[in-house]
Amino acid sequence: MSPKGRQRTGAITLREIAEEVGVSTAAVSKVLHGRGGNVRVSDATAVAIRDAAQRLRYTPNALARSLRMNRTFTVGLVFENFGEIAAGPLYYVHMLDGVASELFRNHYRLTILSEIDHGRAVETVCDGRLDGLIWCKMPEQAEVQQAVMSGKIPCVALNVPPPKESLGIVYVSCDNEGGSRLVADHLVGLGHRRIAFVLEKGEESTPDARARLAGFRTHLAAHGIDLLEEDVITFSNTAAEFRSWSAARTGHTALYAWNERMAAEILHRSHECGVRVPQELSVVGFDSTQFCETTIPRLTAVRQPIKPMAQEAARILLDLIEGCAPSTYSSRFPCVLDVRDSTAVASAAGIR
Amino acid sequence: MSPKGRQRTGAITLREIAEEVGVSTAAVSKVLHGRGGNVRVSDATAVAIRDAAQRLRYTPNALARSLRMNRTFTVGLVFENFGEIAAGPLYYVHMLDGVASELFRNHYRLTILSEIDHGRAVETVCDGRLDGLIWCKMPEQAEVQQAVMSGKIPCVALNVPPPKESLGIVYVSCDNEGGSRLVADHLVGLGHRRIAFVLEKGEESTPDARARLAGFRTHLAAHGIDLLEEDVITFSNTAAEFRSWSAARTGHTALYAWNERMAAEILHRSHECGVRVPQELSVVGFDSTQFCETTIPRLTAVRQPIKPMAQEAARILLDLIEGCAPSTYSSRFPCVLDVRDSTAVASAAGIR
DNA sequence: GTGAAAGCGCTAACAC
DNA sequence: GTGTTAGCGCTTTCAC
Repeated sequence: MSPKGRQRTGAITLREIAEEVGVSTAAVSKVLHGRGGNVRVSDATAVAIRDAAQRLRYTPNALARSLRMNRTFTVGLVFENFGEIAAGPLYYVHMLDGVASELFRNHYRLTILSEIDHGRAVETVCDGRLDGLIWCKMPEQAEVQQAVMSGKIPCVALNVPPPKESLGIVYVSCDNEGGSRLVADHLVGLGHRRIAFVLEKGEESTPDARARLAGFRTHLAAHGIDLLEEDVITFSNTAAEFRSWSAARTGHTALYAWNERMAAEILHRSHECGVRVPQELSVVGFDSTQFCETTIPRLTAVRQPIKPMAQEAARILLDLIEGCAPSTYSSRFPCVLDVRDSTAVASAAGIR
Repeated sequence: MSPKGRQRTGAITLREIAEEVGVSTAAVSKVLHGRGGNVRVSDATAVAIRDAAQRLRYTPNALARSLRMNRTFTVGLVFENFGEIAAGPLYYVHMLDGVASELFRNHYRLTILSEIDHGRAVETVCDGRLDGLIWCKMPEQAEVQQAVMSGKIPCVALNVPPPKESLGIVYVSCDNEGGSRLVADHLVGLGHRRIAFVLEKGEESTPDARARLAGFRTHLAAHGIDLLEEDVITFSNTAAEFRSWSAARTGHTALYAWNERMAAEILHRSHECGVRVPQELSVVGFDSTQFCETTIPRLTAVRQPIKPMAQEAARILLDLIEGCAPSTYSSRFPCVLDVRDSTAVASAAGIR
């Protein structure tokens, strides 16, 4: 037969139960799965059916059912850096937790998709296996977003700026700009005037990085401080450049890193270089997770409520799948600042 | 029609392409998916078919194909604490990375299953949607394991001790005992004689915890040291009990925590209580991940190669799915000790 | 109350 | 070379 096919050999089907009991498959389906609108079955035969099913160890085939019903009770989650999550910020892990917990509570399954070839987005996503889709950091290109929507399955985008005109996708994101405002207020309030924003090589132009930087610039300006070209620096993911940067004594008294992991690396490098945090240098990160509690000093960071965001995304998606119109097509979560031990009153001259 | 069904409405099927071009569905299937053994198609019609498919925006239905072929190219991953991974050790994240990377490389999808009702293991797992299964910390009960195997899909168990008699499941695990030997040798080599092993409330009797403790006991004995009852302590997951424990001045000079997270909490508490690590107290953990680099002091810990283990598990599973017999039914990975800054020569009298 | 039959969209024999 | 046909295992309509 099928050369490699798994051969659910010997797997008992509805039909076999039906034959065993001497009824129709419709009756069996009705009894065992409650399906089949006006099929009626007497208690006696119902018992016989259930009995036979148990005896023969009947296992329903979900594929057949899904094909028939156009429903899989499975949701897809797309995000690009799968396979490398442990190396990145805990952000993705919290997201996963949020999505998974909400889905499982509702008896859905979660399937993870690796990077999607933008050219074949529809085929990949709308092939019948998924009831809906959550796409973290979905590409902003309209073609991709349109393609996905053309596949007719509901989609929620996580942490992508919503486009000008709605395509039917629901957007859930955090207020990056607002987060940066909190940082600006906090640092300026501590007397800092020369502050650098740290980008990460290869991630400089992600929507998140851009929004955080833009918000920071805007809100510093509100305090009468201009973010100069030399105030925006780009480190590789190990922050190896910190040593030479700090040796240059640029007069900065604080550093705002675009994400948690980068901030941690900077803490690490500071320690290595003998730069005392927060006495000589204040450090702030974006994404405040449990991880920030474990750094020394504990990291002051903007907290985006990623798990609740992910849960909300999943909840909206499930509503969409069940046919409810969403209450909103774009929900934005406010951030808060978790002030810990890596920030303090500005030193006189910055790093000495 | 179907009340809630997603209505892949308007979705183009093979048949419609066939009608459009005026050929059989078999021909279309052959051209578009390369299936259908001895079906032959002229170049001209092939072109016409491809053209029509593109024009009509044909999207194959994977469900139908899977039902027919008994093949989904999807692997299931089961582990219990999904939804709470961020709060636990990075272990699970590395595992996920390993499994995912290997699967994606081979164009498989990954679906995550939440806790499985042991009574319905077969239905959940062998319903046709999965080509194979990786089960992390699979329950040791023979009933569960047998049930799964009765479903006829290949299964690899991660970090469970293999049972006496094989059931066809492949077991991939790390050498917990060997890891504990490394710790014993290291600490004794540094002059420690009074060492406590720290369990975690609620996790005391997991196979991992038991194996690590047993191995530690054995290998300390090899050094002529007995692990006494008072040397095995159980903390809650925040290690809140550390304060009173250390105040009791039991004379211990080193602590070996059953996992990474617990060790980190102990570091944290030590700092709070003014106990200097490693000068007054050496601390070792199990599971050495990037996380251990970020604690202060950096944590000495046993590294189990979880990502490679997970990759190996996935690789074996894929082989099994493709029909290859596994080279082994039980592979065990050796651990290594990453010596960092949380261990040092034993102080004279332990915590003062 | 119950069964027969027609699909869901696809693949694989086999006939021509 | 190409078409016909018989399913995969399930649900649902409709006739009895």
